[in-house]
Amino acid sequence: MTIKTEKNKIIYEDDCFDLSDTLECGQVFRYEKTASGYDIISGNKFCRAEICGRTTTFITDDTDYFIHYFALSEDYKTLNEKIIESAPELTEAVIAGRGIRLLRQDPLEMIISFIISANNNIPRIKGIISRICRAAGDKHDWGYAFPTRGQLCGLSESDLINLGAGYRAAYIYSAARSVDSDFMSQLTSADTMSAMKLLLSVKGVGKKVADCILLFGLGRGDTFPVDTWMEQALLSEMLNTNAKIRDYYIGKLGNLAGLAQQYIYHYQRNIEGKS
DNA sequence: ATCCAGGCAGATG
DNA sequence: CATCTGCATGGA
Repeated sequence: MTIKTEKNKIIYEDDCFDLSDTLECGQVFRYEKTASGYDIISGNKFCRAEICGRTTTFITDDTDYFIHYFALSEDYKTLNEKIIESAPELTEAVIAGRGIRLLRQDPLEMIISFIISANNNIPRIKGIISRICRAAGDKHDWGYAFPTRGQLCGLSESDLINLGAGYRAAYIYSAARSVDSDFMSQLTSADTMSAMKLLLSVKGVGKKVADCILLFGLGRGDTFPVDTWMEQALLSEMLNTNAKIRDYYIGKLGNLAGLAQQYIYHYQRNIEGKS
């Protein structure tokens, strides 16, 4: 692993880092492919990434933010070895997805984004989020920031319907009003179990969406979102419900379960059944 | 046209 | 507690 930080630039290379796999595995919705890499927005931060061979160059005003966001200082090689040690049956999936990083995203952005994700497809999820940002977020020269809670509360339910949110408009409207600063501070300080219960009190947030928020927005590795892809990959005679799948892998992998889940998801979507 | 997409809420056995 | 149904929208 090599990392060089300049004023507005991070030059990075690691065997266990692949920006494309990291962005395209369903954990993040605010990115666009460019000719030479990707443009990424997180909260009110922007980053342009250029990929050249194994080296990725990030150009941004806030290098510290994106070093943390992409977990560039973390030793994923060791994490991956630990997963394989605890769950050898996942070896192939880990190797195939070893470039994926769990992004450290903003909790509010994750709550709203994954409410929208329910019974939806990724291109449309991206579109709805993008239009919400355009309608309510701060304008910058690179585009629109994700709205603050206050800005979200400025959108009426019919505004949200007009932005294409469909029946989720009511959930977003309600959720924006639920997640006040008191809620958010409880959420970030609670243990994973209690945080899950808090999230389930938000309209439009069920177990799967809550797991995604915990994993992608609150850095909780001891979660295991089970969606339709995971069902395809893991349902069996013994693990015949989503809850059993979830408990089995969290029990086996602890706070590495969430990362393993990303590898399985990636493998199921991109590798299994192809080539 | 019909089905599906990183499920959820509400109602019913 | 487990299972069933309706759901906005747009692309395949």
